[in-house]
Amino acid sequence: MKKEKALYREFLKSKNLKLTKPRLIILEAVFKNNEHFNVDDLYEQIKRNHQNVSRATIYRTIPLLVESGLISQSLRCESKDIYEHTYGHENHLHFICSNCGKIIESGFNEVEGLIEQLANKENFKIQEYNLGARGLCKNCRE
Amino acid sequence: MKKEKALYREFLKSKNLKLTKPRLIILEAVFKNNEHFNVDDLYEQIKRNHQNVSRATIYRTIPLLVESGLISQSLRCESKDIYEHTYGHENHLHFICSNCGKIIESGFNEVEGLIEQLANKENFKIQEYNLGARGLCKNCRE
DNA sequence: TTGCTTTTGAGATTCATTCTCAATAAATAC
DNA sequence: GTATTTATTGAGAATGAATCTCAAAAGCAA
Repeated sequence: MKKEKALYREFLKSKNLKLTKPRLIILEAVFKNNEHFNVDDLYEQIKRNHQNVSRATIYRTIPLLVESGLISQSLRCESKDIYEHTYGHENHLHFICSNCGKIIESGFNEVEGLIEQLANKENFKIQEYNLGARGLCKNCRE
Repeated sequence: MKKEKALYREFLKSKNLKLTKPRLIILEAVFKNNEHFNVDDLYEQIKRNHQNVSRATIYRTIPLLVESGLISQSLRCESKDIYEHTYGHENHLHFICSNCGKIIESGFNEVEGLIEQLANKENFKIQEYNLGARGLCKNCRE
């Protein structure tokens, strides 16, 4: 959380943006959450903590967090955008259970190299991976 | 297009649904389109062809096409759901240019095996892949 | 045909996200 | 410190894709 904050501050400064109180509250909520969250999760968490930030500000702040590399958009669930921590987390792929909605994370290393090769073939510079598959999890297979 | 239609008819019958005129018009529009399309694309294409189907019906029909395996949801672009042909198309992964929106398709075979292994490790049964990466295409790299 | 079920079109509704704009806060100049 | 300028915020309005409603139309069986 220390490093995240430093990085954020750095990023904002480089963009001539200010590390205001709402932006700080949002940062803290993001990293107090477990890895996957959506805007409502943040909003509720902040309220639960007796703080207050408007939804508008959350919506405005998320792109900053994404651009700074701290989080990234990962999936959609129930027609809401879902984000996840990026900083300090290995890339990974998602297996999403189409029955119960469970998200399973799985390794990535081996896959990454391959995909990079494919990208190179197309002269494409990857900024952000988006790898997953839908299907049935262990429990729902029966 | 022959096979697609047969498959569709088959599927509808198995669900006790009827192959009505609007449903047929939509099927034709879907497969006259090139691979990626959204609801508006279909709607416009149908109108251009001097036919008429309401947006509501398109929205209602797409899930049927997905369930039948003829198409699948692939990406979102400009906050619209995008679909793609599945039937008769190899699985592939998408490189999406975050600058110009271009979609590049790339091979898959080698990746598929790896990912399947990872899924097996989790006892997860894959139904549908969703593999891609955002970044900059050849033209936008400069 | 008649009666019954499914499907459709049109418009209303929902709901996540974005936008607007007046009020506030931060930063800088004086 | 105060005044001035600029960036940011909150509240609610607006947007727009997707879904829902319901009366009318189409399909189907007998």
